[in-house]
Amino acid sequence: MIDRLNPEQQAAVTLPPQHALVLAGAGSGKTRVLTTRMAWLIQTSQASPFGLLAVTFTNKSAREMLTRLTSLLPINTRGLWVGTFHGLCNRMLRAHYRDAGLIQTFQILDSADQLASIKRLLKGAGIDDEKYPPRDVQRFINGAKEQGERPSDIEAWDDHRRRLIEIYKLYQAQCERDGVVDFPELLLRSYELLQRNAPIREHYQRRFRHILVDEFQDTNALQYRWLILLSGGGASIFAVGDDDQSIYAFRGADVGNMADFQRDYARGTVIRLEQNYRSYGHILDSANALIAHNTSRLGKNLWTEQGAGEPVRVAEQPSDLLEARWVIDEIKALIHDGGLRSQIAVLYRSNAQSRVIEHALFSAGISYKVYGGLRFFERQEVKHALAYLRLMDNRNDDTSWLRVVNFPTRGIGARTLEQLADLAREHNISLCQAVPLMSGKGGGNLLKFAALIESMAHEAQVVSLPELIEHVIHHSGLRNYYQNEKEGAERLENLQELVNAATVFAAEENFEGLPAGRMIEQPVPATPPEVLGTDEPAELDAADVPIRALDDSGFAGAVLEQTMSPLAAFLSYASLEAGDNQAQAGQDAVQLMTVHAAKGLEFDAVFITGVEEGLFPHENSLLEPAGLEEERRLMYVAITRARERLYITLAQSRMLHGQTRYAMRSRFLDEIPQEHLKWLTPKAGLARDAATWGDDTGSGARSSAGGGAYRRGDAYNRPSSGTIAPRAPRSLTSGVTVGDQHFRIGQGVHHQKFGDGTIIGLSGSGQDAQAQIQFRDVGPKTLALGVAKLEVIAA
DNA sequence: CGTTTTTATATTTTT
DNA sequence: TATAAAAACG
Repeated sequence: MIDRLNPEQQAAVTLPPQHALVLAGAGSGKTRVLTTRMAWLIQTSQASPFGLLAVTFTNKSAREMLTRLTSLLPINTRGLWVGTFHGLCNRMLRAHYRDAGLIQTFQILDSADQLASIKRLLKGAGIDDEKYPPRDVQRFINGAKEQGERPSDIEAWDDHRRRLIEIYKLYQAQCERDGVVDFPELLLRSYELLQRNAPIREHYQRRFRHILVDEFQDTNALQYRWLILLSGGGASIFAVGDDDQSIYAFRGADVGNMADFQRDYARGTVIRLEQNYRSYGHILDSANALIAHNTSRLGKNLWTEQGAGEPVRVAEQPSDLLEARWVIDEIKALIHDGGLRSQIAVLYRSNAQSRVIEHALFSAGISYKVYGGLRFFERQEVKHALAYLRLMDNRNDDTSWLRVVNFPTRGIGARTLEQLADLAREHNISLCQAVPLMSGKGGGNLLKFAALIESMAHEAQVVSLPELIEHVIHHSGLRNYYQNEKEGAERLENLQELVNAATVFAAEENFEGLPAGRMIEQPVPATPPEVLGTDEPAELDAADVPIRALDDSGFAGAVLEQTMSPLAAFLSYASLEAGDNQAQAGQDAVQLMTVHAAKGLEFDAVFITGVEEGLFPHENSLLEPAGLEEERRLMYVAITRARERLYITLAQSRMLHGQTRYAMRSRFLDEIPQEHLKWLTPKAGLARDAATWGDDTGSGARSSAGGGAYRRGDAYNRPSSGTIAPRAPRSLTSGVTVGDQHFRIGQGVHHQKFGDGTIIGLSGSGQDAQAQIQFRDVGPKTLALGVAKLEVIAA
């Protein structure tokens, strides 16, 4: 099992039981190490499968972990504590719902539901949503929860903040009354449960001897504390991560957790996995050189045994349109040379960039798949159906109730609902409970709706889950509604798909592979039979609690699947796993996605597009120094996705928000040593006069291309693919003239208030012209040249 | 109540 | 530009 690993990987896998930090570089086999360690711990009898807890961020990586684990050891993964932070916390809260102060049928609000809930709250409390935009309130609440903070923990420096805290309090009360829990609440509740309830805490602390964490650099403050608390009984934490790939600070991830963990827990036990099995030398060295510009790294340098490979190909085009066409021409050539479409990825910093590329691909008739966008359980028709289902279990879920009370329309209007909301607030009850108190004209329809829900709930008691969904879709009127809609066909299909999903789900849930407590299907060779997870695992030490005891220990429902109704389980599943992003047809399609979405993936050929100042790094990130470093890590992630061939492209002008913007090439390109780059177009700004096409590095010879899909011939030494315009547009080289002043990129300027700065971008023309200016003291600003009084100075 | 018009807003995103 | 949400209208 471990003999195919390199020495560092082996060392990590076979580490004695103690806290350890594994710094795993891109493509260094991190998932492999993680899963092999789990298998090794089990096989060498150091742990029972029940003694392991493995946590990830996405369902996808949790699934992959299980898949790989079962390929190493033939065990039944059912009941294993391997999953996402949210999934595991949900499991824990379901098992101990009473101790956690929740109702048994509590439901999960996704981000959209949460926002709706906040909007409703603000409206009801008469809070000005101009001054307290729902989105900001949501960010505030989730930010606080991710820091582990309740309203009473937050300092109120000013009135605005005091008010936010007040809203947080009200929101929490509303959730409580509705019987719902939002995403960060799952974690915080679970944390507080463990913290406050000693028997439960000690139980889990005894149970989990080994805690394994994937993508550790993405953990937030609360997740970190949850892990530390859970390990308090002497368990060891095996944390795998890469600080250079930390790209989620904007949603609360704190890379600092890695350094803290190293200092406070892992001490000397830090293992670096630096051998990269993915990319050729030029690609890897480019990434290394780039990321070296970041300060405060834990330090790491990737290397490879594969050859240097080909240099990174760089192309600068006059416009985003031509950039897209150029990329498509290269893709055509790659495909012509035998490349697989699905092994080609086009990456971009922001989603808005995809349309031009999509258009070009479409025109060229190349099949492609765009990642990101609406997922199955987020579609409105599916959410409608789910809302009805949620009401079966919990009539007080106002968010769900409001979503469907008048959908399809049944004559319940805004003013009726307002009256009802007033009543509900007055008595501090849910909307559903307020219905009987309503008198007047709207009341009749409300009663009919209430009766409909009751009759569905009755049905829920006697039929299977798929049958219930079928029933709900029919009797709610959803089916009829979409049948009469002209664009409703696809939505009907999705509703049918929901029934199918439930059928599959119910089948999987009901598959009782083996009796609880007996997890291993076949004996594993060379392992004593008694550790194979028989009813009372023999290897558990006296302090541990055999899994069997769980059921008798007073903790309700230790085995989730057996205590949750199929409906509740399905609803949890729908909330926690929003499903795949729509899978466009075409088995072999070019992959389009943001750099963020590409993390963890790899491709033979990668195009990084829009590598321009202001876009990548994004201008919004330049406000703070930490922002630039995160952008650089993002670029690092992008580069290290490529196995054999990497392209970096940029456009001098780009349509953005309806107007053309001009930009310089990204600083990141200048941070990569030129020896790794091969400019396929002239490098504007340097070689403007002596523009040389193609190889100014004179390096056809360096393209050793030691094997792979693009061996045959080298179509790329052709200087152009036909669409390259040799001159930059006038406005770029000549700049913009406003009044008697002339501005160009790179020009130094002085502003009375902001001080000295340099123009880093220009857009528009004449009196509408705007300039992005990087000021020395106050950072970047966008100024209207017709308005701002700027002095032109030497740069 | 459902439709049309206006207006705001535009990194990155999983759970 | 283009999209979604809010406001105004019939």
